[in-house]
Amino acid sequence: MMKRIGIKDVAKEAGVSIATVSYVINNKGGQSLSEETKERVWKAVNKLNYVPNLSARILANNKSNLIGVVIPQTETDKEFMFANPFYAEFLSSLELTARKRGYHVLISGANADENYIEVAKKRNLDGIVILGVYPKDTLADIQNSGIPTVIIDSYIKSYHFNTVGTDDCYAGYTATKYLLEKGHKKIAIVTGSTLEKGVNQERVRGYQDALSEYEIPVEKRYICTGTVDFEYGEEVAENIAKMKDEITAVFCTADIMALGLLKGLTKFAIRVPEDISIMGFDNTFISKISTPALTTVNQNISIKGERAAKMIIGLLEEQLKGKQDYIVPIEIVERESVREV
Amino acid sequence: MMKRIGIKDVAKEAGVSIATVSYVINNKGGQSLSEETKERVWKAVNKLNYVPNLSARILANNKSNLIGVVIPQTETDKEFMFANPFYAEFLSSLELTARKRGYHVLISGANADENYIEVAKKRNLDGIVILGVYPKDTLADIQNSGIPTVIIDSYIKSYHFNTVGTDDCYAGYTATKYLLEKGHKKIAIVTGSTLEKGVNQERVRGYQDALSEYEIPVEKRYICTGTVDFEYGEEVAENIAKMKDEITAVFCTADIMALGLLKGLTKFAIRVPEDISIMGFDNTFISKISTPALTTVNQNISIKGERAAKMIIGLLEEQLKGKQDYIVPIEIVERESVREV
DNA sequence: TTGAAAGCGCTAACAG
DNA sequence: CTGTTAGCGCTTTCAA
Repeated sequence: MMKRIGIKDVAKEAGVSIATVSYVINNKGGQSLSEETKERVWKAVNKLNYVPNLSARILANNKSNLIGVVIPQTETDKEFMFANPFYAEFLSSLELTARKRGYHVLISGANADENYIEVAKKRNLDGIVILGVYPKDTLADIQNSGIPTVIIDSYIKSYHFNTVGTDDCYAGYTATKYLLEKGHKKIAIVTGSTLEKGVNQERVRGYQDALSEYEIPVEKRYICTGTVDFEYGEEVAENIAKMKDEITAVFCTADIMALGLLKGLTKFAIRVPEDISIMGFDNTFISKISTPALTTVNQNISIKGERAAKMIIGLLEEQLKGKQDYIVPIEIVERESVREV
Repeated sequence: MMKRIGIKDVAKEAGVSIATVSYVINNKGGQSLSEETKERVWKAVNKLNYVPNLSARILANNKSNLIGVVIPQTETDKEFMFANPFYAEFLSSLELTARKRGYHVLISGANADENYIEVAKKRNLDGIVILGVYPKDTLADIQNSGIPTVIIDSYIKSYHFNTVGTDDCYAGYTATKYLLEKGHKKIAIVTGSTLEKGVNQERVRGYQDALSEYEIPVEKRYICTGTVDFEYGEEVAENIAKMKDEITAVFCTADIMALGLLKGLTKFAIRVPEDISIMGFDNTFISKISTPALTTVNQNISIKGERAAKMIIGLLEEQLKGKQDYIVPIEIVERESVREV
């Protein structure tokens, strides 16, 4: 392992000053260099296999080309919720977009007790992308840090944060309407906590809107609320089973719950979609691999990741002023879990 | 957004020199400080809300506390294979372990055409964790860089790389033996390419070993080889269906293929496990959420991530010499897809 | 068109 | 026990 070679070595090799090397490497508009010098420098760079040391660069420029992504943890000191395919897909797409534009991605689970701003400052993060919901003051801290931030899928009211998200109310409406159009009249909904303003609440609103549009009364007992996970879906099957003679379809506001329900229903010998139709939400890959495959609403997670990256980079490079928001379009993807009645 | 405060400000506030501030902050063994000074400095740190600038620290120390994780991409310029739950789970666990020890994690898809070493040098990565298989010279480059590296689940022969992995041969043996003990005699195997030395080849070897132990001849046509994905599992169902009167079980060397098979078999009205038993491999969360839930071999991905982090950090902090290898234990997890015959 | 030199914020000899 | 100071590798102003 030889000594790390630096700009100085390149300068020596090329017979120019280090300043000159820096100029040609960065090729800033302002500088004029002779073709000959440029060539000599590049030759030296390649010969020596020079790679700039970003830490030094960051120090001098106060620009890190690093984007931090904050991913929620279920509990302090637990692994973050990467297992959730949503995050994986989102991150994957974000990273690719960022890398193509010359940025790297620093991931971090968000320990409730550790404030992320510290990480952000330490690492000179240029921008931050935030997934999940956090206490108000955490967000206030982030806002105060002055680091450009985009938050994903959040309904917090703020004039300062840029956002990318889904119109969940519309999505819920669309999903429900789809079922309605397939001839379903009695439709249950299985969802997560709707206490706080958030995606679940919005999706339920959309569900209600669609029903109203069809002049179907919203039955309270058709609304099942629990935690957004497989287990709850499995558990709620019992309720659904009890109502199996009235309802013909259920809209789950997350694919993972839909899969749980699918499994739970087998215990009651209820077939999907023959006896009951199930509609999911997310279109993560698990909806493809289930049997029957899930008809679901595609929230275009990849696009979300891409837009998040582009938005943050736009914020950084184009000095865009003013709040930006982007709503990713949704669409129904038809597979096998819904039938026409 | 006020001016970023630095060590100098803290020094002024505390009425000491910047060196002193550095000493108390880093609290190195060698330095002796008076209690009073320490306290004054900390007070100033808190008052000013000082956060050290790691870029400067890295520059001075040549130590970044950053671990790079290289994740394979399916194709150049495509998103990396994060969608694969294996990576998500692994990374999640690695990140948590690293963070607890004061390291951050930089993820990067590995663009075949971009050499990762450049990223590693640029960012002064302290260590590298590599997932997936890469061309020999990529690995040679990494080795030459002198950066401590651990590679995951690789059977490349090298006296230089540290590894964490699974004893896939033993795992394949164990899985097959489990089926044998359940009374299955004719067992097919569905696996990925076994051309190169790799996990699939090893798992198949284990399968053969188990069969031999039971003095059951290995039937060539029971070995189905394809790509490790859902689609292949679905596709291979046709072959399996043809053999449905001879075989009673099939061992899939990845859960995702098992799920594909599960789905494919429904077309032929073959029930699992009533007609055919299916055994998976991986125990990623998808094996839990399928219907029927998959009996599979748990390769303890979380532990793998944790060990990878610990190994790399050990390498960094304890100057451990010599190659290290760690084999993560495996175990069968019994669920619903295998029945006794 | 190029180069000298002053930082960027921090660490670690070395001196006191 | 504490402070002075010389770097770490790079950028950029200013001068030549």
